[in-house]
Amino acid sequence: MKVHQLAREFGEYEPSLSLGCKRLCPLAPKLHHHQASSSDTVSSFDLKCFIKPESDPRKLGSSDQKRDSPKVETQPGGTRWNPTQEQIGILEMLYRGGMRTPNAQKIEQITAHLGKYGKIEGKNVFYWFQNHKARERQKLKRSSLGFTHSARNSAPITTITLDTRVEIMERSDEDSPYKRRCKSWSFEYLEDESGSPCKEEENRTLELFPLHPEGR
Amino acid sequence: MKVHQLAREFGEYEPSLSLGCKRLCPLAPKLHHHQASSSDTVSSFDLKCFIKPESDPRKLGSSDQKRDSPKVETQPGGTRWNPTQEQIGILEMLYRGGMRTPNAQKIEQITAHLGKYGKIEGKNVFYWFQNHKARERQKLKRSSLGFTHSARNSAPITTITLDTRVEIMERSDEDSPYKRRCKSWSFEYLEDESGSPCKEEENRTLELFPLHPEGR
DNA sequence: GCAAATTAATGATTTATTCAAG
DNA sequence: CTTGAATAAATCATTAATTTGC
Repeated sequence: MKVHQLAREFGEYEPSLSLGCKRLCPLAPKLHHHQASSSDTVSSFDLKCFIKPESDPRKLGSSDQKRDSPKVETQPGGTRWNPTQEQIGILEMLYRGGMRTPNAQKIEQITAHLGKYGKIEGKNVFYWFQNHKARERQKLKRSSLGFTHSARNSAPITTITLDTRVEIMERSDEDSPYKRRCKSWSFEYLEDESGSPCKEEENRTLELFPLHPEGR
Repeated sequence: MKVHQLAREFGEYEPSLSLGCKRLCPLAPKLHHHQASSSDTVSSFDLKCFIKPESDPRKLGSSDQKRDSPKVETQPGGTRWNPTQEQIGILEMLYRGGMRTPNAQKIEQITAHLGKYGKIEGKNVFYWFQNHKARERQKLKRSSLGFTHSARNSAPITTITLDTRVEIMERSDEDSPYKRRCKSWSFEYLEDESGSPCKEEENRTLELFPLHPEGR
């Protein structure tokens, strides 16, 4: 086992232990057709897709040797996304329309649309929903403190109808500290690294969000 | 603002889903390897890269046509990553070597290497570190309950020297409830949706991990 | 000896917190 | 102070172990 090599490639973290785990399963390496993938080159991407290390060129003289990367960078003038009114407006509409945790496809679409109004990336959309949801909840909670009684039973069920089709209840989300929602996501890794990536998807079966918090 | 159109395009949240949580009866046969390997390719990419909605190929009557695969398919099971001994071994080494939250570049590298020992994706590596770190901490905490006194001040600074080059302190991570570490991640959204997928990245300047938490 | 039933591990997501740019 | 970004804690949900009845 080329641990050294491995570690060396990873730069730091030089392990060298004998990874002597308890050899429980006599499993022979199941590498089927698998190892053939472009192992060395960083052609794979997954996880949070395109996550990329923060440059943060400022402080910290990075000991990394890859400093040369010219500019490209995240051209948005500054470092963080600065949403425009249109973008916020659309996002809020979507939120009020019931959207909470859009999946990659949706994020892509949204990003594409919002891109017309200003620079934006998928992560911004993702974070926006995350934060907006969390902060709406906070707000709700805070305001409920000075409102000790009911407001529970017949909480405000804001029914919004968009396009004569969508109806969502605003409440029931902020109420329960922990929402029980079925999982609706799952990552998918594009195995093919040659050329045909991003083919086509077939989403389906997501839930919008728990209509009945189910007690608790 | 064209909410309708927008919503329509996004396939908006129809109030129908509810597809109750999977975890129904314990009787559900385990038919492994259902692996929606068919066409679940994703087209979008960003955020959590390759996230894709769960298709839940299981039940749904016998409408499933993929049942034919008599065996193996994607060897390790089906839906979730099932690490091999080698993979775990290497990951543990890296962990013990001090790695905690590898950045995208590192994850890519690690994934590529571990891919030689079995199917694996970047997200698996990412999650592994997340979970491992969290659970090590848990363990630490639990064990410390029956160990009320010190063990704080001069906590065990396990210095590991690997390959005569790396020296890491095991502690300092489990100690502080919240570690203040520089951000090291950032999503990058692949705007291109036509063909050129995962082109190439230009990572740089990452930190491996906070040697000095910088006193918060 | 199996295979269903149960339990233990742990992979995968979601939610809560925290940090810091503007 | 607002809020984008990031991390950690809490949870959910599978998969493998292990147990149990035949």
